[in-house]
Amino acid sequence: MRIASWNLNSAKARLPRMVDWLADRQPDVLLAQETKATDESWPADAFAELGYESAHLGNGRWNGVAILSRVGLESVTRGLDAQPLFEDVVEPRAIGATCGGLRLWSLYVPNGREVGHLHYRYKLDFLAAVGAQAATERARFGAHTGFGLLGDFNVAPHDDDVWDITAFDGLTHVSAPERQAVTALMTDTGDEPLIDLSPRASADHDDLRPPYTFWEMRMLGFAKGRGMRIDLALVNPALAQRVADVWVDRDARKGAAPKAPSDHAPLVVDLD
DNA sequence: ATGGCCGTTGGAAACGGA
Repeated sequence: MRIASWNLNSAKARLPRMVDWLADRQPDVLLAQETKATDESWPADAFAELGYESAHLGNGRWNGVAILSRVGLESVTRGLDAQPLFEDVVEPRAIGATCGGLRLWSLYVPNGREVGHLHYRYKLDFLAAVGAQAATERARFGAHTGFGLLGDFNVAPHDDDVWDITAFDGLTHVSAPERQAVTALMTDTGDEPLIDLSPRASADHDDLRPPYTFWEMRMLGFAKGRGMRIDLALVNPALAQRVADVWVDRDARKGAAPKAPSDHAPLVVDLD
């Protein structure tokens, strides 16, 4: 069984590449973020032709999350129980479902913009709400059910998860409160901590650090290797013990129009 | 050596992204 998480940076713009990618890589479940689609414009028919059911939560211009599955799509949950508002709106940043016996979430954690910004507070509150949801669901589904929080967390858990930690001094994504919020939702939501499935090194990745999942569009970030590991798969032991491989599909970050890449590459988790 | 982006809305230019 193959599960993947991919920040699409627009389902509409990415559709040609997505169709190719689904056919090539054959994931059983795809957790998608930043669809920038409405539920009406979400191209469910194109995915159905490829054998995928899908559930989408979005309202257009920004955000938007979805789950595609060809191993069942049940008990779809749209939004977190205690999701914080931003500017009086519950943004479409979280969708959960049960697929192939696994309880999975597709999450698009707020960016935070700047340390101390209102959006930064919102980011920390959102991560706390993810933790509350995880605690509830881990208790509900039990330790024997595979459980995973996947998506664009907009947090690099360790210094080695960014291309140069000195370039991030004082910036979001690496600050202690953000990292602590991620640690908390891993350790405080069940009897055993969730496990961060760090991807293995890949052949065309030129150092020993974990591969990145995001590279800036600006400044030729991908070509210069200026990336960050901010797309995460945090899973319970029941799911972790089934993991055969975890890798980043860097090929999906390459290329140009008319099948232009997202600024994120898919994080792929293969299970026995 | 330096600077170099993209998608969306709306129909120009501003915003968000990280």
